[in-house]
Amino acid sequence: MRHARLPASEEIALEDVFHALSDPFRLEVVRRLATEGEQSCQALEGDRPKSSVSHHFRVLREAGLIRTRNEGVTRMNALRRDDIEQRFPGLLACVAPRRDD
Amino acid sequence: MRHARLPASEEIALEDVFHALSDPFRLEVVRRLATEGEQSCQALEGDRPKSSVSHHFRVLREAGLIRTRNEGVTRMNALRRDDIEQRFPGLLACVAPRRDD
DNA sequence: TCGATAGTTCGATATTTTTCGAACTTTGGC
DNA sequence: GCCAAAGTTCGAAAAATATCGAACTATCGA
Repeated sequence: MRHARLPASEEIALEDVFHALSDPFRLEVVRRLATEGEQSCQALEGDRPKSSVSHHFRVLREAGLIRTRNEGVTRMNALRRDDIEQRFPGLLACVAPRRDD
Repeated sequence: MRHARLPASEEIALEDVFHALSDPFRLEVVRRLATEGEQSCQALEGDRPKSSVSHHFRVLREAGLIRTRNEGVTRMNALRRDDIEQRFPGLLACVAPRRDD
């Protein structure tokens, strides 16, 4: 499987982050990753077809907001909390509550 | 002149703010309003036609990011710094340097 | 090796945004 | 009242995004 482009922390662009978060579904995904931690795609799909869900996860990935790893047959998505915080301190706090962990 | 819709502080929606800031021209406008204070539209237009500039200012206004007042024949645009800070603390700090004033 | 599961990719269509000229509005000055 | 300056609005065309089915890929288990 070809791997999606994942920008390094210092390559994350504010415009891209804002664009990614301007969609209600994607904003909700980020919030849930923030509160609930790593999730599979289907755990967060809200009865959308998978191609649509996959598209939104890709936008989040390419903007630098999430990282995806394989775990068996599923793909687990995690918020790149530290990378985002380092690049744009305070941004995540505006968006998503801190996870209690 | 009919006045554009200006959301109250508590009506400002994060999605709208993110959408407004996802355009490079609008992000730059917000940064300049933040550093240089109130500006006319034409002071910030970068050789774009005025209808295009006007469109972008409208998006910023409707998202709740700026406020516009008449001053003679020009319209002065100001960042709604306090309203945004109250609604989404820390957001502006990610975007725009604080104005020294 | 054969299914089944979880996503991804492709392609086509629909929706949303952006762009820009032309006409219009408002205000100030002569 | 008339003109100029600064924006706004309208409408149409171009560009970017979103949506969704169908075909494809990768991994696990039997």
